Amino acid sequence: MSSTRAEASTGTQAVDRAAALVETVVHADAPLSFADLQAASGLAKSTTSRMLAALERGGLLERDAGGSYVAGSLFWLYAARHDPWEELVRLARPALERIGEETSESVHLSVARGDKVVQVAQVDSRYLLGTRDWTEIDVPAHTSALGKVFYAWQALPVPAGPLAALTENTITDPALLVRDGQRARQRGWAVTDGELEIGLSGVAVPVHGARGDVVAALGISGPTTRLEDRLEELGKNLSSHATQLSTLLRGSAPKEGVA
Amino acid sequence: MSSTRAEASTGTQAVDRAAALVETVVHADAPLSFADLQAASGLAKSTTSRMLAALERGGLLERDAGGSYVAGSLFWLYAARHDPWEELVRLARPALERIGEETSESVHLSVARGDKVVQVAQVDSRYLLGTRDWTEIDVPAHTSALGKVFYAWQALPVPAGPLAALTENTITDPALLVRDGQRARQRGWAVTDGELEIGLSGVAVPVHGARGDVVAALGISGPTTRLEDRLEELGKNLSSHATQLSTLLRGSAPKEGVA
DNA sequence: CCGTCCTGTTCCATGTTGTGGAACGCTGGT
DNA sequence: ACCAGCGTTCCACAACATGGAACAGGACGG
Repeated sequence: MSSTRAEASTGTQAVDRAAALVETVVHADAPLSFADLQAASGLAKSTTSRMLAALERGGLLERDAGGSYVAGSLFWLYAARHDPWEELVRLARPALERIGEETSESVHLSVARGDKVVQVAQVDSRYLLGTRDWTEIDVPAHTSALGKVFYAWQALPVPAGPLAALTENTITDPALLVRDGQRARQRGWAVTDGELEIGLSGVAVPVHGARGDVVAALGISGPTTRLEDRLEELGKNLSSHATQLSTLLRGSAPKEGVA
Repeated sequence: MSSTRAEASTGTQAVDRAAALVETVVHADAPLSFADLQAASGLAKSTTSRMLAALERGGLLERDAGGSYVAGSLFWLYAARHDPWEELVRLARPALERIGEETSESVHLSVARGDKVVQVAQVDSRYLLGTRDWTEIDVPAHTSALGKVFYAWQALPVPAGPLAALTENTITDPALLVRDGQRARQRGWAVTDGELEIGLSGVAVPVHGARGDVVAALGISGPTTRLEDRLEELGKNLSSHATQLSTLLRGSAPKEGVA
């Protein structure tokens, strides 16, 4: 009856249903009541009850103080052992590569760590002349499009004092940086033009996490001569990929496995 | 046959077995082959195969390039959404509170983040005179017992250049810091005495993660006058709690739920 | 204070669904 | 080409999960 996914193979509905329950709980990162889960699964109360009990026993689910279900100890054990960016990168990698193919330029993924901006993944340009790998290299946030994203979307506070000038184009006045951020938000993407290195341009957009907060920035960089006339195209391209990534972070569950 | 846990209730063996498979995979954070899992579970090949397929479908498991099983998308989704320290703190909180009750002093939990040491949780002293909340406050690592733990157990490299002197007691020579660390390792705990602030002492021990690496430091701080004669007692107390915490991190799976 | 409603758990007969042995593909080794 | 793992699919059997109904706790509300 009902509908669910109709994916079932044979001889596995118990496990399939159980997995669906766990998936429901993990997706909704808020605690879910028994009733919620019962409704969401469409199973009989008795079945739901037995399954939840089994899942709890197995450490996949857990009950909070109010008796609602949340992800169990296996999940936090996993989380405690693994770097969260590792997961982000994993989720994002395919997107980065597609963008790389579409634009032929270097693609970057950055996160805010404390009050700094750190690159966590990069796909290299196809051109000989391109941005080199700067994963884990410290670049002042106000000089790269990636960094500006965090300022523009207020994931990082704009520094108070005057900022270091790396080139004649670098924005050193915090007030101007704020204005720059406002424009970026309106446009949907942040840009940089020779503010880090003369001749180096970049475009970047925010990646929103499950709760709408900015968790990362996705960007492209390359020689100004190749980018300056394509900023809009690139920005839109990045935006669409970022949206998909956000959806992934929100929902996960790759529709199809590998080929 | 076999043995497993004999925990089963009724009408849930499929889910129980499936959960056991997931648990096995998550605990061994290395990829496990089909054969490993089949052996570990003691199930028939066919059953194992069907279950693994179902779990994979449900996003609880996933196959790496070599076809071995690793934790699935639900796990990394969870990890990507949750701060790993959140989990660490969650696991550690009860221990911190117990130590606080036993010693009446301020208790701290720190982790190494990049090359810095950050406090992630604290329980306040019961005395009026005590260490105030320094969660997220930057304290030079070489001046606190917490920080010294990371140097001593080589979770962080000892800086090369001379170190900032905050008081007349501060160790500024890296070589001396290394020697200090060696003593700490032999003893089992690191101490600081007026090296951060005159009159402020601290004791701290490492918390080992699943693979034996130092993931955090657990420490006590307070006025030297109250601590100096109890260093050994405090160090031993901390050690025993840290060991328990390590076990938690290694195994997880709280034997009993709540009361 | 007792009834009522809503929670979730336990019981039980039913037959659907999971089970494991064996047969079957696949891949890689020699 | 043949053989030796390795994993999936097939199949008849019955064990196990299933869901309706009865049951046990609370939480309200009159």
